[in-house]
Amino acid sequence: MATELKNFTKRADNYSQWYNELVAKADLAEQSAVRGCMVIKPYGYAIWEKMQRQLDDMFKATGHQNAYFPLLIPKSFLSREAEHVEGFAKECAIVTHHRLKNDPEGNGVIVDPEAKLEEELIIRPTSETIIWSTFKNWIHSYRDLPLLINQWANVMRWEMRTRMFLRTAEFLWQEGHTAHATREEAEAEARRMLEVYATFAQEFMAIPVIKGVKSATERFAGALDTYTIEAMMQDGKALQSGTSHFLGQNFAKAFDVTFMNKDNKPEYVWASSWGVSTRLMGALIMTHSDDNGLVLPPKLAPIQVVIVPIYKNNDGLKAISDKVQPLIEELRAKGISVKYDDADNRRPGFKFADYEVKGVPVRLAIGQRDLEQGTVEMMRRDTLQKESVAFDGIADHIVEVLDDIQKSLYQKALDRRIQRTITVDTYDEFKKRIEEGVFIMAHWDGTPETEAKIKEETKATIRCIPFDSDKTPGVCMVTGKPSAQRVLFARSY
RNA sequence: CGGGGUGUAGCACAGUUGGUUAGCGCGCUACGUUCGGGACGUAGAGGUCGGGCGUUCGAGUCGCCUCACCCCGACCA
Repeated sequence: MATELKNFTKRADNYSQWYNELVAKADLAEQSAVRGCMVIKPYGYAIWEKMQRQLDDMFKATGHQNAYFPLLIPKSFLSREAEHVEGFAKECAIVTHHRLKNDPEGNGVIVDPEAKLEEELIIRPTSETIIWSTFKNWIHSYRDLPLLINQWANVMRWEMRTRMFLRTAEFLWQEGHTAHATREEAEAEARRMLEVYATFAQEFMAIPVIKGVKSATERFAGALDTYTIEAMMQDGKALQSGTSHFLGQNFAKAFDVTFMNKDNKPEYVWASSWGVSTRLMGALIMTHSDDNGLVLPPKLAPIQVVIVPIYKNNDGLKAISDKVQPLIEELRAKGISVKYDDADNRRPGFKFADYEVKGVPVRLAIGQRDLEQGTVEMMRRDTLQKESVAFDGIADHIVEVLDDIQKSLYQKALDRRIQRTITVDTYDEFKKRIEEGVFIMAHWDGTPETEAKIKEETKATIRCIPFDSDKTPGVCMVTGKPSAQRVLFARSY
């Protein structure tokens, strides 16, 4: 197993093979019997749960509340907002009937034609419409605003081509939907939540991201502005890792959601929505993993420290267990999740390799030799470096090492991105360099036509117009027309 | 929907110009020896060769049809 995995190198041409192999070996997920859908296995789900919990805390800290809305959306709701339906119509699963019956010809069951729904129901591809039809009932006065709601849910988009975590037909996510009295407040909300996502990505996932605004063509269907965080994967492709949208009054108008302002005049409310999904799991895998398997940032690792005893018989095991028990308690008291793997049915070498594939940040191995010398062998997953350290006082050392792994994973990813982000001034050079798997900062005239031409000819798209970057004006590399600032181009997932 | 590829045990595969009872490795089960980097020995279980039709004395192998999956495109907040 180890050798099979080690044979994969992350060259761009077999990157997806490497990725699929890793998802399987690390026991994260597998393909389900249902087209384009994925089974998230317990270990993969444990990581998602940690992400969920952290994000949820951050949403609560910014004043949001959780709620839940229906899975099924009446077809008429979706058609209320013209651009929105346009954007999602091509990838919807539709419920048309409500009953099955025995096949008169004996082939199991068939759809009962008598049970056709008067109005078809759409399995939600996103919940703006069902939520805004509800917000109409919840919002009457400026005193009801702002309304800050989040939902943890599954959604379904009938994608033509799927990839584990990155694009599956059904996926888990959270979607925030907010209503505000003013345009400024709604825009600020969208920006604020983008900051929350960026903080989460950088501090917890150890993934550096570029914050910015999408070009008109890449905008969410029905939004006035879409903000994004873009991350670079190890093959140099970009992954859109979270988005927030300023929706203006589009949905308020479509669903007739108004409030009485302080002057007793009705006004349409202003909206934002924002979401991150299990796609973040894909980002996590593709950012840090190496040829030995997954590498998890300590803050999201379900198991942060694994202790593997090395022994010959029951007495030997007992001596080790007695020795490490206080350490386990001490670490747990510090809030560190520890697994003591004394399972008798796997040998130490197997366990070492297995926890490596699963990305456990720190491994301790302790055997007879260590008991005699008062030491323990410690290995950190990110560098694979082993050291023999004194057993006494090791808990504090572990805390430091976990912290150091968290930081250095981020630094490594950041260094890679900086090193592979280039500035280009001519279209010829752009075409050449984009093949290397890089982020390119270049001038663009701001038109969808030029953007489309570049996409057509190079497969690169504008990932975003970054907030925090050089704002020096220039001329478009394709047309020579004026450009306000450089924008970020890359090929993407 | 186009272009390419693959379907043989849980997984990954071999199977010669068609030939008898379909094989290897990993995994699995039992017992024993082991245990500081994915242990070893012995014994064992596990197959309508994706499905259908055809050619033939005889089909995993040849032909036609069909289904499923993978990769590359088209598509994708």
